Parts: sequence; C-alpha cells; structure tokens
Amino acid sequence: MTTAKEKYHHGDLRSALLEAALAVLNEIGPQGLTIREVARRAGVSHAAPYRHFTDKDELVLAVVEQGFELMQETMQAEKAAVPDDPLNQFAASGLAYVNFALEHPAHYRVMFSGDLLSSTGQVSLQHTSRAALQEMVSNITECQHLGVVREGDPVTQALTILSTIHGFVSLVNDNRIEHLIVNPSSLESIRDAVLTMIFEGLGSREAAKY
Amino acid sequence: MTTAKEKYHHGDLRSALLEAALAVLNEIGPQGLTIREVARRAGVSHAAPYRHFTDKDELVLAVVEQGFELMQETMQAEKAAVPDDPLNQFAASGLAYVNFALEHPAHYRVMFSGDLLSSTGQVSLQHTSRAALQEMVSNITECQHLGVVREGDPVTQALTILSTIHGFVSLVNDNRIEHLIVNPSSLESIRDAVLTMIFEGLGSREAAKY
DNA sequence: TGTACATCAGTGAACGCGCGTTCACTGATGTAC
DNA sequence: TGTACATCAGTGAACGCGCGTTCACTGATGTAC
Repeated sequence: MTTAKEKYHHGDLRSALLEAALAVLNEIGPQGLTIREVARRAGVSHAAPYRHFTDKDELVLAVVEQGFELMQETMQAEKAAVPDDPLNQFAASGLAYVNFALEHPAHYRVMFSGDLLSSTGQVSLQHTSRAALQEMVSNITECQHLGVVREGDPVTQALTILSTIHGFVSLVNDNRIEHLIVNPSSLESIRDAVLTMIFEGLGSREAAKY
Repeated sequence: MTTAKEKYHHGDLRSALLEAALAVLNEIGPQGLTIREVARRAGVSHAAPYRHFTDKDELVLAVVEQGFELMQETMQAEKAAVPDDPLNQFAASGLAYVNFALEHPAHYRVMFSGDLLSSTGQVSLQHTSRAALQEMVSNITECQHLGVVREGDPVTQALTILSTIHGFVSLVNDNRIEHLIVNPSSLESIRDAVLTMIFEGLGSREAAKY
C-alpha cells in the first residue's frame, strides 16, 4: 500500500510502526498497544522498534503527539471553514474536537487517560494541553468583548466546556451511554443537543441561540 | 485493626480482600489491582481469593459494586441534609458525586472506565447506571414543573450534567488540570465554579442563582 | 463433655502466557577510492 | 564504472518478570454421636 514500506529491506519503519500502533488502537484498544504487537503488525521482529524508539514510553508518546497534531489540524480546518463569527468558530472547533474523539476513541483515550504513559512521559505533554487551554481562553475572552458570551472568569468557563466535552466523549467511548438511550434519537443528535446546551449556557442573555 | 480479621485462621477473608483491593486502588491505582497483589495485602496466598471469587472479573465487579453503593449512600445523605428545595437537593447530590470521585479517584476510575472489567462484567453494571440516570431525569423533571429548571429534554440535560461532572473529575484525576491552574485558586474553588456554571446554565431564566 | 470424622478455607508449587528489554549476529546499504 | 569496506537497520534467541489459574495437599473448624 504505502510506497515507503517497500523501498528496501528497511523502509520508513518509524512511520510504519506509528501506523501499526494506530491500527492496534482502533482494533484492540489501549491495553493492546505493546511493542511486540506493533512490531508484529509492521511485519518486523519485536526488537526492531528499538532502533527507532528507546522505550515503550517513547513510542506511546509519539502516538500521543501524532494524535494531538491531527486533532489540532482538524479543529483549525473546521474553524477556518466558518465565516468569521467568533462564537460560531468556537463552536465549530468544539464540534471538531468531539468528532475527533468519537471517531478515534482509542487514540483519544491514550492521549488523555495517561494509562500507558509513565509519569515522565506525562510531563512532556503538559505544554500541549496548556497551549490548548490558552487558546480556548482567548477565544472566550474575544467572545466576551463582542458581548456574545456572558461575563465571568474565562478560565472557569473554558474548564467547564472542556469538562463537558471530555466527559461526554469519555462516557460514549466507554460505552456508558449507548444503553441509556431508548428513543430512536441517534448518538449524533444527543451529541448535538449536549453541544447546544453548552453553548446556550455559555451565551450571554441577549445572544441568539446558534 | 479490624476485629473480623483475627477471629480464626480464616476470618472474614472476602471482606478483607475487598478492603485490600481498595487500599491497592488508593496507593497504586487501577493497573495495580491484581489478584496476587490483593492477596499479598490481605496476608494470604495468591490462590486463597479463588475460594471467594471465581474470577478476577468477579473480584473487580465486587469492588465496583461496593463503590456504587458507597457513592449512592453519600449522595442520598447529602441530599437529605438539605431543606426540601428540589434544585438545591439536586445540586447537593451533584456535589456529593464530585467529592466522592475526587476523594476516591482510583475507585471511581474502576467504576467508570471499564479498563479492568471484561465485557460480560460490563453488562452487569448497566442496570446500575440506568437507575442513576433515571433518578437524575426525574429530579430534573420535578424541577422543571416547579419552574426552577429551564424547559427542554430532561434526558439531554441529565447527560450534559453527567458529562460535565464526569469530565471534570476525570480530568482532575488524570492530572490534566492541576498544572493548568496558575492563580492561587484551589481545586475546590474551581470545582465550585464549574458546578455553579452547570446549575446556572440549567436554571430557568427567572430562577435565582443558587 | 469427649471422640471420630467430614468439610472446606487456605497453601505452595507449578503451568503457560505475553510482556519489555538486551545482545551478539547478519546482511543490505551507501560511500571512499 | 567497479571494488572494498564501514555502517547500521533488522534478526532471533534469551533474560527475568508478574500475571491468572489449577491442583493436590493440609490442617483447623464444626458436627454427629
């Protein structure tokens, strides 16, 4: 399939390993993400990955970073596709966040649960999440200045939104919601309703519902 | 310490094992919850637990059920301690939920992440979570009738609240928040602010902030 | 109250498993001449 | 262009580890008489 793989005996193994890691996450889940399984999928011996990652930790970290990049990209893209109404842009990137998490549950989980990462590995992610929160805060502040988001500490507001979204996708991904839904409303309509509730709650009193 | 333990050679081992399991969760975390470690803590051989649990799954399930009972009790107690204002009672049980999760992070995690439970084990929990959601929904409906909660589908509202609370405690328990907080505001004040935002967002337009 | 016996909770050795990691190796690659 | 050689990506055997689970056992308990 991929051209890089067959270039020579050893092709672009690092990428192939990350690709295999993703497949493992999608098909087995986080607990299946082992050096040996990834090597198996990539068609190499289980010692081969150690040419590209000193550690299991380093492999997992690479997967996580790749996830954050991918998420960031799609959020930016969705945001850019919306006319320049800050609140709608903010909502669009929120929707993109949720969709990323729902479409890549295991990847998302590895990114946020820290199950597979040693504590030193965790530390190297702090910068990433701090940057993400910072952007949310500045989005909110902008919306407040425009009068479309209610007054209040933007950090708290950002944490509340983050909590809701993270909680929703965690519950869905851990199968804690599916069996609760009896009426024919699909998961997507629940997703939309929850997002609407967040942004309604966030909106200033006079702002129209989006 | 406990009296039951020293009654005879084999005392109330089942309880002792559950107690040990809790200690493991608090001190090591979910990934440390193994039959062998629990037996070690209880001071018995690692084959002994099989007299009381057919499976690791059954042990984990017992721990989870114990957790749900404990959480349920504290929520009921907090609710009962509040004068009969439905919205405040609802908020009180929400606060109790958050506190339980923050005080017993590993226990909470095992209850909700399903990491350690096989899929058959998961199924036996569905009844519990369905009942919990059902109660939330009826609380909300009651508040709507009293005019203190805004109109709308109560299931969606319940899921939104559940998502926010679950997301918040998950982020805190996975250490995804601590490093984000720079100002001297403690975790508790953030917790309160988030809870306030939920219930403000939930309140009807004319209802006073609680 | 005393004795014989059945029960069954807990023991410890053993099993097979998959894991992360190491290490001496080999053989294809790229490079210097 | 052709040859000799150094490099280094990938191999496969081996290590020690902790796990879940099984099994023949032992010895304290409760009970029948």
